[in-house]
Amino acid sequence: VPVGIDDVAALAGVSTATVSRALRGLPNVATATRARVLDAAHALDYVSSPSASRLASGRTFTVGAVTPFLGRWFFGQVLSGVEGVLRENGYDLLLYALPDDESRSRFFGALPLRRRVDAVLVLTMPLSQDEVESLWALDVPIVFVGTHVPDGASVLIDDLEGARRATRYLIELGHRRIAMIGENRDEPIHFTAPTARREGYRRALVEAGIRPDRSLEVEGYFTVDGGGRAMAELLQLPDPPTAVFAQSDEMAYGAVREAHRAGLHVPDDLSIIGFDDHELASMLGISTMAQQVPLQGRLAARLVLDALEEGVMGNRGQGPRQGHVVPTELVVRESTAPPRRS
Amino acid sequence: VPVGIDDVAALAGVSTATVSRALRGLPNVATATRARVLDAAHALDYVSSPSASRLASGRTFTVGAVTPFLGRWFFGQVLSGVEGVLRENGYDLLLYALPDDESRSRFFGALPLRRRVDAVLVLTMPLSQDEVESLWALDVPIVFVGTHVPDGASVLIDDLEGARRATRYLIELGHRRIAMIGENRDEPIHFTAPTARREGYRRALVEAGIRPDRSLEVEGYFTVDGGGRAMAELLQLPDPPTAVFAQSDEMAYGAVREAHRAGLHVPDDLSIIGFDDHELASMLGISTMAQQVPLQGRLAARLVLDALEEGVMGNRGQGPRQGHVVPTELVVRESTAPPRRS
DNA sequence: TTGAAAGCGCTAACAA
DNA sequence: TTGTTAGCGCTTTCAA
Repeated sequence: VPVGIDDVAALAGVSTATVSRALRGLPNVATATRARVLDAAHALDYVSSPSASRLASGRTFTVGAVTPFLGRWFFGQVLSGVEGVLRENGYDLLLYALPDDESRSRFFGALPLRRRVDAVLVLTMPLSQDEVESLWALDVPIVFVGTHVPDGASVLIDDLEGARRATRYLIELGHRRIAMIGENRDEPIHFTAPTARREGYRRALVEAGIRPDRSLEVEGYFTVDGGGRAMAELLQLPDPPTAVFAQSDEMAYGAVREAHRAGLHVPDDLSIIGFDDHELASMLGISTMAQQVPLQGRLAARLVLDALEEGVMGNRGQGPRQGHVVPTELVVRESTAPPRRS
Repeated sequence: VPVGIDDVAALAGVSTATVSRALRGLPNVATATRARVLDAAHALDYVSSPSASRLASGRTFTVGAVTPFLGRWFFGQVLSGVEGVLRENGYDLLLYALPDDESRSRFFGALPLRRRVDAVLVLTMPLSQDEVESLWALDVPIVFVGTHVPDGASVLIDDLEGARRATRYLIELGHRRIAMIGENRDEPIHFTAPTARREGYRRALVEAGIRPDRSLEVEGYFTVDGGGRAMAELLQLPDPPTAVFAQSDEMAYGAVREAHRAGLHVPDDLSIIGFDDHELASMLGISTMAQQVPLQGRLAARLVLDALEEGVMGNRGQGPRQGHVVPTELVVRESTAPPRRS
């Protein structure tokens, strides 16, 4: 027999409404009354029915998180940050993974989030203008992580600056012929990281008086294997690079492996720097631009909670007014060194 | 203005009850009526309120997943399998991460899952008897992944057999002095993998007429660094091993790194085999016993759905009757070879 | 096959 | 500060 709010009221000798108020910590309850109610609730081991209070109040105390993947390092890290903060604050996390076009179009077509969540977190997803519009239409606060959306609040790193510093570090080591492995296809709208990182790379070169060479910018698909293929491509060049900036650590791993296969020694023959500080970067000795991923999740969750609790409505009338830019840090390990004297 | 079930009823010219029946696909609705209702719902872009239907029906169409970590490879992989199957079947996934003792004792103390989920999935968590009991008390189907619980349904791999085959493979290569890196402390109750893997390792040795040597069984804490420290310990031995079975790939990574540091060549001086087929094992060339992780998540989700939909109640009156044993597979890469002639 | 109506267990006016 | 009461938007008897 499940115990309901009325049972608690009866035991505490007060009305249902008072129990409701006392349990939710509303201010207008006498201290003694509140204590009695809490005791009664505890004695009966009472848990309120979320469905009932959601229906009555219209609030779900649930935040939806939309993510392209669940099984990849970055997303798991962000989500663990998100989950911790939400849970501490009494919110549930409702996950929507959209790994393929089908689940994605179903999601944006039906918007199953409607009526289920008080706010939405969008994790590093390239979104079309229509998709963004349909999210706005939910009319709840939205925070974007790793994606810049016009009029939207987001938690980001400074990709351009990070790439620029990574590249500048290679230049300072003495390299002049520096390649980049990244994402070079035409970018999906609002997916800014690869573009920004490429721009940072180019800018660092230009600032050092080096003319960017398009044949040194190759596609790595943000995977280990893609990074390997990209490296192979670079090694075919008549005048191959002495250093490589990879837009992600996983591409850097692939590049290192490919360099070894080709009989090159890293870093003596070839320097490679990555981006992210992926969990195995330290064990593989990969130099990288580190970003704090769980922190980004925590900040995003906080942003959403602030919007919810303070009633702060901003952009498009429905989000927090501003976001965060999380700093990155250069981590030097064993994959980078001055070029060999030639 | 949110559109409700009554709006749909009015437009379709039927009663609320009929709309409810039609939309949920109940059998006792005339085909023509159902079509009209669906059209009306579509025209109005109607979405039913989950809180309302949960309150009225008592079913939440939500499955709770309890996991020690969100940010680690294994759990992300399992969860992505779980999420996909649940989503396809109209269920929500509610996540509870319990990374530390505090969140854990809060969770088992208050059992926030009560009244919020129709079933529970427990991912590879060592549980005390009390904890298991409090889960049973929820009185919903429960499926355990990677953990064997008496009277509980679970999705598992055959850890003993996997470890035995991995070890036997090393023996077949000609090794006789084979170490194990794993978990050797007194085991938390119900956390069977490390114990089973150790048993498999020992059994393979005994079957080959090799007497297990306790000094060759060292603690690796299931982390990269722990694996490295364990390897260092093994290399101190007066008569160090020529091969190592690591209970996880991550420990194998650390072991390989440590071997390199010590100037040893893998596999010529030392063979190392891991367990899991972690995402980077192939890039690092680590031989391993592969397990299919997302599959385990999918199977567990199916088990839960079957219990829910067919009303199958089994163990302790509340779970699916049986589970699955997912096969493992030996994957040979470059970290294993016959021992050097000495 | 359909409709009328009584809840599901809370919250939030409003009144006291 | 507390109590009374009318919903919240569905589902589910029960009757037609």
